Amino acid sequence: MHPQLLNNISNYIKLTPEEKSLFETFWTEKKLEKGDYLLRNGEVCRTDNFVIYGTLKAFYINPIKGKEEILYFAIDDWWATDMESFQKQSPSIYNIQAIEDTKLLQIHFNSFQEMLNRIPKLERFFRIILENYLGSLQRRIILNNVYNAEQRYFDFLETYPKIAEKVPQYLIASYLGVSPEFISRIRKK
Amino acid sequence: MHPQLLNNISNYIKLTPEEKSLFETFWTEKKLEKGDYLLRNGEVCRTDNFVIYGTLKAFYINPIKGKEEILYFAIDDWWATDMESFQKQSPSIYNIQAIEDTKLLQIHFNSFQEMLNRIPKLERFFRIILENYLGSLQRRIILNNVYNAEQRYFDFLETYPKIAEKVPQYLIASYLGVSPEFISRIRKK
DNA sequence: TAGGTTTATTGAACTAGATCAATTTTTTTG
DNA sequence: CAAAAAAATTGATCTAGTTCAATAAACCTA
Repeated sequence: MHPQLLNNISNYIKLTPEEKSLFETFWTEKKLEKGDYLLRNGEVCRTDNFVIYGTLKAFYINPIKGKEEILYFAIDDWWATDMESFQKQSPSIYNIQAIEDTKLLQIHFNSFQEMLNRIPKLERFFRIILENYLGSLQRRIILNNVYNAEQRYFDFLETYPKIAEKVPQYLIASYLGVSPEFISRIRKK
Repeated sequence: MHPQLLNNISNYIKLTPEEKSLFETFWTEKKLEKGDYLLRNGEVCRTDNFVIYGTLKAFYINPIKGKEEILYFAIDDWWATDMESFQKQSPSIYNIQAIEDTKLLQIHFNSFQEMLNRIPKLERFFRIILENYLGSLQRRIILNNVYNAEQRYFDFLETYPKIAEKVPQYLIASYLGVSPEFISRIRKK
């Protein structure tokens, strides 16, 4: 298995060599081509997905205007999973799609449960992941209320420089809840 | 100990009578009067707080305008904790304050860790709590982008009728990222 | 129950950002 | 490398929601 996920985990918890080998048995690699869907609105998110390389977008289809609204991007070392749908095994309200060729590590829901039973230390890791994500969502809600479009755009560039590099401007606009034209005008300055 | 938290937990996991008594030893009750702060921006959130009754607001002070921006409300059976600050024992970026007389169940960070070690089943409960909160934050980000102020206001009334009843309109406006005057105009119709 | 404080309403003027439509630039692909 | 497709820019017009200031209700509290 690609070592990237274990490297990532080792930032938070220490696993024994035995635990590491056991851990690896639960995961499989998967490649997505640009445009491939990992999850569609209405489906249950059956796997937890860790990005080795590539970029994905999670988006919600606005039922009123038919436009897509970006919920988040996932790049190397991030997760591309509807955690709510995965944990409850209930239908997802959004879509996840590769916006460039992407490689993932995947684990199915049942394997995930078994893995946690066999390696209870991992509970801690996954709680930390959830908490980090939660913190970033809270921060985002605050920024959305406090800052105007320009400030949010520059904050995005600072906070996620790698994403800004990879992802087209009009998707960043959608993530920020701003029209692409307005982002263009901000940049003109 | 007030049975409300154990009742709440029993919706998600089953504890033995022994586990329940052990559980109770970790928690203490605390009363807050209207206006009391539970947490101030810059402090570490040292306790996890479950609301037995009352209402609190979590808010961020907008450094530009000096205004407060509501992040969330907590009422009976909810948690009033900066989970990020609590789990990392790092300074919080926001404030939590009682907006009416409130009673809490509290557990300190170290006790929380010990409790999880002694009753590992609880890991599951707290993960579910995190996931639920996460789902509601995601939903909120989507709604903010997709719906206009009027739709968001009516969605709030539907989703959180009990909060809408208890909390003044201008705080709901802030939660929704809208001016209080505009909420008033929406209601006029 | 009056007086103070907090909350809500209303009107008028203003603006951040949206929308629409056309054009240009960049990227992709056969 | 040419043509097509995708992404970005620009200008003109429009509007959802803000701001400010004044007034009116509602609600504490002594």
